[in-house]
Parts: sequence; structure tokens; C-alpha cells
Amino acid sequence: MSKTQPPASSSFVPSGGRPAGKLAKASDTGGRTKPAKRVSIREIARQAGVSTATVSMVLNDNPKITQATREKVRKVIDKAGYQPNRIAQSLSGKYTRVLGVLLPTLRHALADPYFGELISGICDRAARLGHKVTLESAKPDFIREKKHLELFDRRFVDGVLCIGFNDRHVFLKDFAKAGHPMIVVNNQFDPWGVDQVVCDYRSGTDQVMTYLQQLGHEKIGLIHGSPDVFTSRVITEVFQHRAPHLDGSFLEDGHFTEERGIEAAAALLDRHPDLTAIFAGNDKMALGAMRYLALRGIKVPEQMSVVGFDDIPYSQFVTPALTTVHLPFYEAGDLACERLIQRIRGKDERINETLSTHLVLRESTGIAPRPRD
Amino acid sequence: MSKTQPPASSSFVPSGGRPAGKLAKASDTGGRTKPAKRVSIREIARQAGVSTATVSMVLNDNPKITQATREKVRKVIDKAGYQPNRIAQSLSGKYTRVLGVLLPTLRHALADPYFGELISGICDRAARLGHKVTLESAKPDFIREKKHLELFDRRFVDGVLCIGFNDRHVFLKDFAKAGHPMIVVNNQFDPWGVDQVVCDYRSGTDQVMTYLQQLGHEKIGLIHGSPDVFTSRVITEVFQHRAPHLDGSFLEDGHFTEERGIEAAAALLDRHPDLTAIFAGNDKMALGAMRYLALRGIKVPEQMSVVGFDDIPYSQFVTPALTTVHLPFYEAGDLACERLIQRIRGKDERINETLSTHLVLRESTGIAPRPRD
DNA sequence: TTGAATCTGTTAACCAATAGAGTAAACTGT
DNA sequence: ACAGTTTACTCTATTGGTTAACAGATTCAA
Repeated sequence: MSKTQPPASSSFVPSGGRPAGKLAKASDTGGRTKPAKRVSIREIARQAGVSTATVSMVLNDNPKITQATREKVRKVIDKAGYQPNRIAQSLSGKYTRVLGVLLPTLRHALADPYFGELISGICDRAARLGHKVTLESAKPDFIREKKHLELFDRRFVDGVLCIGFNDRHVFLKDFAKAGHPMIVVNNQFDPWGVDQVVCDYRSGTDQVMTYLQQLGHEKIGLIHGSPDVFTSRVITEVFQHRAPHLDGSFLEDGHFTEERGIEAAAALLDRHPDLTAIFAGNDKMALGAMRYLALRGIKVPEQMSVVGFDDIPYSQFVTPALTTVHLPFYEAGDLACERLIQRIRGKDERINETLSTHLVLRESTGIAPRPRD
Repeated sequence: MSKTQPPASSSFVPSGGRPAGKLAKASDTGGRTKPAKRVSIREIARQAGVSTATVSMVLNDNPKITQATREKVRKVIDKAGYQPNRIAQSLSGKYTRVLGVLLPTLRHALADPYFGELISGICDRAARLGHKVTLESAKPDFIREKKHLELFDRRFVDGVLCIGFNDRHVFLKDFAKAGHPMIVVNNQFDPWGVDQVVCDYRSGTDQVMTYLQQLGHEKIGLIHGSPDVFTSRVITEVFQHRAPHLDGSFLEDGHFTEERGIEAAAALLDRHPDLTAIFAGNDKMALGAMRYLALRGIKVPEQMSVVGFDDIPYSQFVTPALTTVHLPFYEAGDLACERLIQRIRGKDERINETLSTHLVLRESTGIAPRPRD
């Protein structure tokens, strides 16, 4: 009765074709009733004694309709509980009112609270503007089969929001090339001239460096994310600018993950046992570093300060709670969604917005320990 | 240049109506080209010298078409890069090939790695079966406005998967009542006779209790989730069955969150200072408990063992790493999605599947400390 | 040689809405 | 009173597919 592996096979043809008829079988249907016959605009028109065009105009608040007719039609609509068929509206009209959210491999992405916030912002705004949101994972074969362009060619979506990509994902250029509305959220591809909404990583990093230096930290190690990602490069760049005395041996790639964060912290401390602070390009790597320090018995913040980036929920529940930079992901998703819809509606202006960030002080940072003599 | 609050206003009518014309404006379009004219099945038919019906049949691998015709049409299709318009297919056919994922408030939900896994499983399976997935958040006003039924009435979706709800969400009955395909993932509403795919919480809890008791723990506190949720009740029930000597004062509601997990741990320890183990109904509450223990200076696992439930990624990166029950969320989403699609296709059989769970031993548990004399 | 069956494709209705052209009635001005 | 305009709707083409009904050509049996 218990199993983990779902059956691999499936009897459905992947595209087209009507269903192969109901598999009639007298069994428990869970008290299910047949779906009521859907009423169409024709039926409403007939009952109200007007044409379908009139009903359509009533639905769309067209001012050409008199108050009397409007009320008469509305009454029939309400009584029948009629709702216009969205498929038909899309076919007839110019828009599907569906937005696509494109992510690299989903599983990795959604496990990250970072994406959750972004997507929530997008979905909430989309819903308020009468749009639906579909999730797409841009796996390698998805791109190889040009499925990202299919989204538009087959009229699945009106526009896409791209999250979590890097410079090597050159397929992102395809959208602009084909003239399809696309916006990059919390990322930047300047040379490609792509629409974007980004958090201010520059200012966030600057605040961290100012803070750490005020606490007297000089030997600071940076665990950065992959340099393919614009935001990682910004952090590294500002870090080096603010701490010119620290050479490349104070940098280590943590690949955005806890595991690699652990390894990076180990590498940094091997090279520089006199480090007094570790700054990580995201909270996951910072948590990895804290994990390593705990295993080594190094006390945070007494012996080592740790700063993260992102302010994911967990950062406040670990011990010690993590000092980090808060990024307004929800707001970024919200704004990107709104701007994308404007773009779809025909607004012809490059989108390039920046959202402010701020440092959140918690328990993982403290005054730099005095160097041992 | 930097702002966090996006403009609140929006100039779009929320439903119906054609766009108010392009806002022509000579400006930077980012090297954007006009979208190419979409080719229709009629155009393909014309170029191939056949009827649209024939093209349609070729697309749908209808055996009535000869190999020769098939190849002739295929060649034209390939040359033109033609892809059938999905909107038109949906209007004409019976299915939209879109599934809805219904969640309580999105922001809360997606922040949870738990949902990320489930949704990944759903999306991956859906994609393999040629379906799209849309995200819907069932906020109170969403339900009040009957938007959950609108999903079907307006033909937005063919079926819905419901995640993260509890017994008070009675609107879930509406789907079955209206005869719409719906499946509940990792939850159970037995009296409602609803389709469901659940992880085996009973066995998981049993494994935890066996393990803790083998380690010599007798005074065990349970931080459970809200009793409105079926899975929480299962854990509590099995806990009480396996530890009949522990009365209600060993139970505390942690509301599934870290914050309340902290409070619950505090309450349990206040009442029972001689507690040697805390078992939490999910990892977030367990992490909250660990946080509280750290603040109190109580050593885990030397002085106190902690066990969680879910096996979210973070549980292995905290210190000490959390012993917990692994739930196959990805597989649950995958299986639920497959079953739902079968149901949509007409399979008339109640779905009620259980996926097995297993205990993952890590560092937060150990032999029960001997009671102080 | 005829009648029926089979094969392969076409014709046309249909899905449910929107939009632009068309029209009858009411209104305006002289 | 009559042409011209406005108003308030209706008619119908259109969107891009699917499919039931049909039809011409060929094959086969009686």
C-alpha cells in the first residue's frame, strides 16, 4: 500500500488528439456530479432578447449600450452565473493574459526561499491585473527544442519573466530578437539591452563593508557566488574596491550553496588563519560558513563575524542569527510584473529599475578580535 | 534612482476590452524587432495543396493519412516552422491542458521548501505529459468571489491540485460538488471523499518514537502543527499511542513556524524541565526549538535530543544537523499530477495513494541523559 | 457487371468570443 | 417635411483549430 516510485509509463499522446473516450467503469466516484452545461454568450443573448454583440459590449462596459439594456442583460448574466470563456476571449482578442515565469531547473529554484518571494510578488500583482502565471523550467533540452519561443508561437503566454539565469544562458537574447516581451528579474544583462528590475547589490555590499570596517575588521574573506552571475560580480567588485589591501586569496567561490559555502570557508581559513570576518554573497553560503565554523569550534561572533546577503527567513532562526542584507524580492517581482504588462500593452520604453537594499544587524557580527601577539 | 515601493495605480481594466491602442513613442526599443506574422493551419494547407483538415490530421498522427501526404505536409510545416495555436486547439477541443496549483497565501507557501519540492514534482510531470501549470493563491477574497470555480467555468484549467489546506477550508468540497477534477496533495479529507496523494505520516512518526525510545528517552515533548491539519493529527495520535504515559502537558502547538516553535519549546521546558527529547511536527518548528535550546545554553544532543519532520534542505546545514523524517514531496507532486491527468481524461476511480517515509539520522539525537539524582 | 466496402481526403459546421460594417429609429436643423 | 446626424443596437466575418459527414477512387466479392 505504500510506494515511492510512481509508474513511469503514461498512455497519453503528448499533443493533440481527442481523448480516447471515457473509460466507463462502475465505481466510487466520490459523490461527483457531472459538470453543468456551460452557458455561452449566445445563450445569454437569447434569454435577454439581444444579440451576442450586445452582451459582449455589456461585459466590456462599452458606453454605447443604454442603461436599460445594460441592466436587462446584467440580470440575465447574474441569474445564469455566466462567465465569459477565457479561451474564446484569447482567440478572438490579442492577448492571452497569461505570463510565463521562466526558471532554470525548477527543483533547485523553488527550494530557494529567494525564488518564493519573487514568484509571490509576481503572482500577486498578476492576479490583481487579471493575469494568470505559468511556471516553466528552462532545462537544457527545453532550450534545445526551442520551447521558450514556442511559449509565444503557440500563444501560451503574452510575456515572460526570467529568474535565476546567468550570462551563459544566451538563449535569453532570443526573446528580444523575436520581439517578445521579456523581463529579467534581479539580474542584469546590460550588453544585451534587456528589460530588467534589479535590487541594489552595489549599495548593499557597500553597507556591509562600511559596517565591518567600523567594527575594526581588516582581514575579511569573501565567499562569492558564480562569476557568471551579474550580481555576484557586483559584490566582488565593490568588495575589492572597498578593501584594496585584500588580494585574490581572500576570495573563494561558494557556488551559491551551503555545501560549497562550507568548503569555501575552509579554504579561506586555511589560507588566512587570521581572518576575523567572512562575508558571503548569499545567506545559504553564509549558513554553510557558520556550519563550518561551528564544526571547527570557532565562536561567532566572538572570534569571527559572518555576514550574509538576501535575508532569507532562516537567517533569523539560526544561532547566532545572521547579520545580512535585506533584498526586497517580493517588491522586485511585483514591480517586474507590472512593468512587463505595461510592455505587453505596447509601452515602448526600455525597463531598467533598481530597488534599494539595507543591512539587517543581527547576532553574527561583532567587534573584530584583537590580533594575537 | 532607487525605490522600493512600486506605483500602486494601474491603468488596465481588469477584465475584457481590447487594449487602448499602442502608445506610440519613438524611443529605445532595445533592438527589438516586430514579432513575425504567425502562420496558421490554413497557410500550411494552402502551401501543401491540401485542406486544413488534412494538416490537422497530420499533426495529430491520424492513421487515415497516407505516408506520402504526411511527408508532403510535414515538409511544409517544418519549412514554415509552424506550431499549432494552443488557444485555438483548446477552444475547439475538450481540454485546455492547463492544471492549476491552488495554495493558501502564496507568499507564506512558497517560502517553504516543502512546497517547492511538491510544485517541482507537479511541474515536471505536467511538462512531460504536455500540460502547463498555473499558480493560484486561495486568499479569503479569492474564495469569497468564487474564483476557484471560475477557474473551471471560464476554462482556465482542466483540473486543480490543492496544497497546504486544512479542514476549515470547506470550499474544497465545491470542486467535487461541481464535478471538477481536483486532487489534494499531502493532505487528507477522508469524510469528503476527495482524491488524494499523501505521505505516510503514521509510519514516519512510528519510526521516530521507536528510535527515541531505543535511545532511552521517556520524557518526550511534542511540538505539533495545527490540529486543523490532518497530518498533524496523525502525528499527535501516533505519538500518544506510542507514549501513553505522557499526558496533554507534553504537547504544544507550534503552528508550523519557527517563531512559534521557539515559544512551544519554552512552554514545554517550563512545564517539564526534565524533558530529554523534543519531537516537532515539522523541521521549521524543530529549528525553532533548537534555536531556543541554544539561547538557553542547553546542548543538543548531549542534554536534549531534537527530531524534526519533512527533511527540508536546511535541516542538514544547521548545527547540529537535524535528525528528521524524510518525506518524498517531489514524488508526491509527481504522482498526484499524473493521477489528476488520468482523472481528467475520464478515469472514474477514487484516488487514494500513500507514499512511504523514512527516518534520517543526523546529529541532533543521542542517548537520553541519565536523570539527575 | 454490379453492389458494397475500403481508403483517403474534402467540405463545412462548430467551439465562444470580439469588432467593424450595416441599419432602423430617433433626433436635429432649416 | 426632409436630409443629415446620432444613437443603439444587429449582422457577420474573424480568430485557428477539430471533426462529423460526405465523396471520389479503388478494391473486392458475388
